[in-house]
Amino acid sequence: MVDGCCWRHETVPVEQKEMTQWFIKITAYADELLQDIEKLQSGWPDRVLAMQTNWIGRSEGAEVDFQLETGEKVRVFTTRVDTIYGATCVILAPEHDLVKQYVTGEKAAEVKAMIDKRATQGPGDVEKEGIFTGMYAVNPFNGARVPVWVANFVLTGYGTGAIMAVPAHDERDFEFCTKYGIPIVPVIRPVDGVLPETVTESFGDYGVVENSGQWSGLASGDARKQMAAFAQANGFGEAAITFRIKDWGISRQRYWGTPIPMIHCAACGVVPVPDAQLPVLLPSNVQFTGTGQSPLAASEDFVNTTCPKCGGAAKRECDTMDTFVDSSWYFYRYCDAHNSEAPFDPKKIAYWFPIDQYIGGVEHAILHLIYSRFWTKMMRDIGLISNDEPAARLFTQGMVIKDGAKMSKSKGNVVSADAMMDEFGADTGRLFELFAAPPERDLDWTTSGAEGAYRFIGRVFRFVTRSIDRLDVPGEPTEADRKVLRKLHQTIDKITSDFDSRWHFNTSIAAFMELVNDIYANEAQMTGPALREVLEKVVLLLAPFTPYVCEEMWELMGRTGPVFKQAWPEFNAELAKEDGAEIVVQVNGKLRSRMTVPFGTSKEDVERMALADEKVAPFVDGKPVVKVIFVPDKLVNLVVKG
RNA sequence: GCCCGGGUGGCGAAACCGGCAGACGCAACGGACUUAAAAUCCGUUUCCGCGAAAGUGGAGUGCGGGUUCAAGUCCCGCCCCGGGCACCA
Repeated sequence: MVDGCCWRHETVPVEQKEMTQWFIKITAYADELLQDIEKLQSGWPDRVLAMQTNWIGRSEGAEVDFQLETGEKVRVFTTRVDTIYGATCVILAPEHDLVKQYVTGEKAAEVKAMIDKRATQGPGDVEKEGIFTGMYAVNPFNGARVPVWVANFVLTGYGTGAIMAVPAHDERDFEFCTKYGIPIVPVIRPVDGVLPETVTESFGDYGVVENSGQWSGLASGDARKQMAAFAQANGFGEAAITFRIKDWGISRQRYWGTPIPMIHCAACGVVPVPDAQLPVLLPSNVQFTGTGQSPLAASEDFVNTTCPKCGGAAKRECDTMDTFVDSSWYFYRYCDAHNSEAPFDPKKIAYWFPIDQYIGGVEHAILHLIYSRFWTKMMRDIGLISNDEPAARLFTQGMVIKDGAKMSKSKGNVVSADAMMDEFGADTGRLFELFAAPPERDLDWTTSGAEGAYRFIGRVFRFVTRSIDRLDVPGEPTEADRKVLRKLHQTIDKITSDFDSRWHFNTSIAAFMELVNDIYANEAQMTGPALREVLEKVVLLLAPFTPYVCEEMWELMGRTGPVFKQAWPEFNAELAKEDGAEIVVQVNGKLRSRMTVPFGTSKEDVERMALADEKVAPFVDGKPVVKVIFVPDKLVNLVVKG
């Protein structure tokens, strides 16, 4: 919605209509969805779990009944029942049943206007507005008679759709009551403060309860528990938990979607389509009218059917399902895609699930990834599967950004894959995207960066092609051979561990570039056998990033493909080992020198060598060494006084 | 407002467990090759001093404090940017 209008049709205003729709009761799983977030802690990104926690939005509080003069009760939900002696009015959501029942005439029109207005307003820019219903309600704790209002900021879908307003201790209630001249009564004082004479702003923190009968003097937290228990004991309320997550409305007035398999019979009511008649298929003879009804409604053959219960004339449900329904379990079907008897064979699911590694954009953090978690639990409860969660690990990749914004057609900052391939080839695109940033982060697309990747591929290719003739020339190993082989094995180790753990391919590629730079520097002194060994491994290491050119190089070197079926290069720790350990010498934590020593050199020896170092001496300069920090094969820090 | 990320050279970034800040690349500049240009190869490039140079001293990871022999990394308090939710009682 944009400015109260459809985001795709900017002159078509959005209307609020009441419709009968199908819902899936995801709220029944709210607690488990929240609890099991703990099981995902090690494998899912924190931010996704944080978003889901917020989305589910569990609030602990109490429900309390206020007595109306009409005889009905208004049930309110509050997280702060300890403030109830400060409640100065009751506020109903405009859609509340009691409003429909008791607010009539001109005021009913005002309420209707309020509902319509809010439907067209975006979040955040709603001015608080209220209408006094003329009714009064009695606070069951202190017997106070307070006015009943309707206000636009009270939501029908949350809690009980009605609140008690405590302006002294809630910012929103304060704003509302100040605007309409409703009294403000403070009942909570700060732990180290007093109740204010006049309230100039709400105090929303926990504190000590005052002017609240038998609960006066209690801490807020204790009062909450005791007062909820008291309400329950006296039959006018109870402790209650409310969730922000709502039931999942799945009805869509669209043709494209899975038909909702229900039949409406005048005699029997709503009757599910029997299993034997599933699946219900979409008709092919439909007209798209744009009238707001499902196109299926106009398809007589589809709509008219017989009731499975009584056999009388009946009509099919014409709404189709939200596509999120299908995406909630498509990955289960992957395990048994040709099964025509059932969604899948549970034995196959038991073998494959849960998914070891799921990958997707962070934009799915809430909807798809909550729905699919819910769907898994639901299928488990009806005995189809036995896993509690769909995916053990989740990886959320970043977006490609260009000129400071997500690539999109409307912004005109799209780099088409075709144009990129024509200019540089697919290998370049892959290499650049992997090199520009770690994959979980957004990456900036720059032409010069892509050119750099292209140049680098050329650099490798040129070296391989011009070396072909030397590969099978025998020779005695040289120092250059040894140095490059060492770098090769260090690189194998680095890239292998990036694949195994963090997927930070940008650092893999950087390490690979260092290796190539070393190969260039040592080219003339290298012998045939070492060149063959190194270049074959180079091609295998690069193949996951730039498969096409690597296939080409692999065959140019006289090997048979495909390159991606070759074994990954083996790491040899012995070959990778440096000749000696480079020790960093610090004086008072500042770098002063470096020395290369044999591995495992003792603290005493290193200390002696450090003190003898000509670059270190001036900074020690006869001052007493009070402490020596030694990290074997790595660092020595001389702490001197003065 | 609440909840997550993030802030490091001219730019993208690296530094994974507290131990050499700036790997690798881009851009820029210089050199080689060339009749010339492109391409390629080699080199320089955080800032401020001193030095003809090789060097060498200091400062430096958003800001202010703290812990530590040692802080981009840990702790406390701020600022800014991005994302999510948003009158959720």
